[in-house]
Amino acid sequence: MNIDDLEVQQFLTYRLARTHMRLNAQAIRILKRNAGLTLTQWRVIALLAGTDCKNSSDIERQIGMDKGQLSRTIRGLADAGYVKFKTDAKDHRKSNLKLTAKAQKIYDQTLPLMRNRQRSLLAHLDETEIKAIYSALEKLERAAQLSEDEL
Amino acid sequence: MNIDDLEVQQFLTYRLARTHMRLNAQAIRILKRNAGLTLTQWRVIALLAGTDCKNSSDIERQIGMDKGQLSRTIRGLADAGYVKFKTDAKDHRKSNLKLTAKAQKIYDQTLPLMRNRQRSLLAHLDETEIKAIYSALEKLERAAQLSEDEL
DNA sequence: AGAAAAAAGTTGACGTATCAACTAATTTAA
DNA sequence: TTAAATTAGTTGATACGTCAACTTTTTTCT
Repeated sequence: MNIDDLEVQQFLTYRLARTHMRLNAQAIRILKRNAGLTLTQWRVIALLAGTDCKNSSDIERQIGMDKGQLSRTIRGLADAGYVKFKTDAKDHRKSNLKLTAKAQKIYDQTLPLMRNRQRSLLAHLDETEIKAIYSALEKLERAAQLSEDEL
Repeated sequence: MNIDDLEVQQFLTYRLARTHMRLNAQAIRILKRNAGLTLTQWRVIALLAGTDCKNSSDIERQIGMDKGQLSRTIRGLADAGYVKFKTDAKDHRKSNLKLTAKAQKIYDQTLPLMRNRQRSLLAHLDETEIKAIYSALEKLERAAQLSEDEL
């Protein structure tokens, strides 16, 4: 592939941005319709339900989301009755988050939906493509951390 | 790959979102430092300079960007002296956009930078991965247009 | 020709992302 | 043990993305 002849719209980063945008919109549609949740809300719930993330910082580390936005998302979830928080007994800076039954229920309902979506999306790709895209994304993510000079 | 055992953070859409976020941040850093432009501004300039896009709708079609946001981005570019617009003689709804010398200069300076970045990023991937990721992104983009029921 | 539909572009509203400043609690280390 | 650094989380400012309503001009259709 010769980069010098590549049009800007064919830059990998650009194609990736575009695909991401479309996939995101799709996920948002599905969640809105089936759960009345935003994508960020769902992701936070999914992490609390499906991993050992217990508080804001765990989630931040896990998904690299901005902690300001996270704070607001969590407050929103709390206001909507999806999570409760209780200050950690040992470390008073932390507050341990707990999903309510309502959240657990909606998570149990939507997780299969989201898994099916993953399955359907991957069904469009062959084995090589799946392997390649996962490994490519990982490498790109690492390269994205480099500064301009290191690139 | 068995989706049922996959953790949410390993969903392809999720990995893609994360990689996109990081790459985006990197591009923003580079453009801010070297050109004082935002990524959207640069993309619009790049399309006007490097393709036959002449007006807002051409750009919209080319990159699938929201026309509201596009309108504001273009106004911003005009205010900053990067584009001039002149109502189309034949179709008075359209306004033909023209880059100023200032914009052309900054584009000529930054395009090599951006190309180099693409080159460096792709250098982390092997031939198979590059082919696979391009074709995978294309397929995913098409699949993203499907509704939940069609998936 | 004239009504209806479509296209170009603008604007407003609203939610989300990003960055930085800030408070309070906890760790580190002199 | 106490000052300095770090960590958890909140808040505010600002930019960006998304959606919908709206105006003006052009195209389509009968």
